[in-house]
Amino acid sequence: MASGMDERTTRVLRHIVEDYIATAEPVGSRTISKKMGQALSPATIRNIMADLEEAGYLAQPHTSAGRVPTGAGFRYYIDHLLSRQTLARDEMDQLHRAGEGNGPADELVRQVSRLLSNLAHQASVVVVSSPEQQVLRSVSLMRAGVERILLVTVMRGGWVQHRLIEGEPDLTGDELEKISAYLNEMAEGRTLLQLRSRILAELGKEKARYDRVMGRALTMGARALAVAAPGEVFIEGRANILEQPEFAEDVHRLKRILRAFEEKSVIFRLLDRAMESRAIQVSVGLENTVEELPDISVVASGYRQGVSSVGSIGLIGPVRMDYSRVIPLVEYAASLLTTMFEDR
Amino acid sequence: MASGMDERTTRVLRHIVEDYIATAEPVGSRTISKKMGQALSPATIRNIMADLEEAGYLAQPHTSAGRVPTGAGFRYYIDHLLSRQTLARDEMDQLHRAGEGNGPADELVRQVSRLLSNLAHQASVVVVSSPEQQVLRSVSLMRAGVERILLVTVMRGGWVQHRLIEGEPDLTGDELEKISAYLNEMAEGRTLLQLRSRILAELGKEKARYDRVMGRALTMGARALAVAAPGEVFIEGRANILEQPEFAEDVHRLKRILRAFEEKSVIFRLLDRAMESRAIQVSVGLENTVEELPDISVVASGYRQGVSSVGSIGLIGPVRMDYSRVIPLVEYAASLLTTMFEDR
DNA sequence: CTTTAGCACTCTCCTTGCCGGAGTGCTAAC
DNA sequence: GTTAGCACTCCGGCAAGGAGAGTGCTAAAG
Repeated sequence: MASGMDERTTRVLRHIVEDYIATAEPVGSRTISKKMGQALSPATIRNIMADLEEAGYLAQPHTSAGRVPTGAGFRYYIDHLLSRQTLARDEMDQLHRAGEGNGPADELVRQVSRLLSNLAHQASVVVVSSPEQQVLRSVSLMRAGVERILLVTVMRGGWVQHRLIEGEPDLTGDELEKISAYLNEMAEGRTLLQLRSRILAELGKEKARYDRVMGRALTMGARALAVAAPGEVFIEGRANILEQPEFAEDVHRLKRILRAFEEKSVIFRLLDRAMESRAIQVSVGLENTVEELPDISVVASGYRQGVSSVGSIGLIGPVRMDYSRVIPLVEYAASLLTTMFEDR
Repeated sequence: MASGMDERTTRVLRHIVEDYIATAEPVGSRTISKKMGQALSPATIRNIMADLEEAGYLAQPHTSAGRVPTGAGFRYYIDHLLSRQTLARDEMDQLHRAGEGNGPADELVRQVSRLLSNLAHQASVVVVSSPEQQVLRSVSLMRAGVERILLVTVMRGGWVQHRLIEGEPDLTGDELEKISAYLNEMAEGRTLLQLRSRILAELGKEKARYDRVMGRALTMGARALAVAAPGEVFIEGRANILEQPEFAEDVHRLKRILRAFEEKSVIFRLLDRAMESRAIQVSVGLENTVEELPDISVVASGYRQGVSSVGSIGLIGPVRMDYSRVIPLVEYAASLLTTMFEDR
């Protein structure tokens, strides 16, 4: 299908998509003819447009309106016609500054996300996957209430997480410290998953039954790690989506998307494809598998901690997005997050 | 001024406010006459309405439209005419269940806030004030990277907080544990503020200079606590504000409020009055001091941990809010948070 | 002196009809 | 294959008109 189009046809498609991205209005043959230096007359363009419509790349809102790219049209544009803009020095600097400050990891990630959102005029989303696969740096048990113990885990990369262990009989401060130290020793350099299976293995051994401290450490560790912690989602720049006329004018769409933003699981489903893959992912309109949001576009890229991918960052907006600008932005932000977590 | 109105006049005002709350439309004399069982004719009502307008409680969008309550009208209604609805058993139960589950404090608070938002059809906000005044339960130092130490503090009430200490020369695991234990001992039962001054006092003493572990503990503690941590803000149910026609129809207002939601400091200013006071606070329209949001209403109440107030929970929405329902809801949610933090 | 019926008036909102503009598809000529 | 010309379609804006809701005022009734 892609090969069925000659260069002239794709050039027309490209101009239509780009004009539509810029104006959000259906684009007519006259406009395109002018844009191409009047090498072709409007009438010719119309013929080409009719072909493109037949091929499914364009649609007409109604007779005698201009053409609008379909999902397939955008897809083709993204895959074959897109020429990326290079980021402005200034934008790169801004992103850097946002990510290189001091502060806890989540705060920095939020700042990067927020800036990305403002630069792109879209809502920005960061997903931090469940850290089961990540390598631990240290763990600590802390008293957090009557019969409540808090297990704090710090990952390589600086991510911090809590798990509450409830209904745990009281321990003296000394005991708790010993248990904590013991667990910490066991944890360092392992992933959460490895730690869990290590604990379960140890629990089976004879010794655990006789050494009280060790026994307690193991059972508490096992309890805390029994259920995988869910990942986290940060959404920044919701207000920016109102910059896009397709949302500002349609309250229903707006409501749908704001509701979706309040459901972690929806956002997860939206971005998880990007997490696995190394390259940037663009899903246009119906391509994402989330039924609640049939008419939005997601541009996202995973970021890594060492070799394992630990999350993804992306933009959510209307299908009509300035991909040539937005794709480099997201890529840069993702690589920034990767480096941020590298040297921690 | 308030005393300048007889009972009949206030009854009319009350009906107008309530009808307007219900319908979001200007209300006419005929409607009110019917509502009052036709004891008074529309013409009489019109006279009363004219008086109320002169007194500043009502306004006309244009000649020959009905009347709309002004900010002052709402104020008077809230102060003198409001009859609270009692909460439905079911709603109370739902809130309880949201708050009584297991899980970390922030997660529970989020759930309560979210439910409150859905019940009230407004956006819900929880402010957790900077925990400087709160009593510590335990602290722990954890390795968080190269020359990075994380100070984790758990407050009575279950609130957890991190502070990153950067550029701290490496320590052995053993040293870190000792320092951590020492700080923990010093911290328990003190507020953050008290801990800080205690540390500073100790630092002055002779002994600190000779005991290496102790010295390190003190300097690290001092560094970590040098700057007060900012409070936190949780906003839930943004999508619910689209339920309100005043926002759904006016993109600019919507954008303003969504932008405000992204600025912690704005939300702080909006809710801090409620934090100090013990009773519920309602600020209508221009009464809040935040210039960015001149036409919204905030219904909020502080919640406490023991005797000290540690934050507030509230609703943000248009001035036209169903106060008789919303005020009891917020009060109940606030008292729920208070009890949630009590027995932790 | 308060209340009310009656009435003229005002303003909004909806419908209708009309026109101009933008854009198309088709046909015939280049 | 390309293009000029033309008839046609559809949208958007604007004006006119009428219905509806509501007011303020006046004068009569209680």
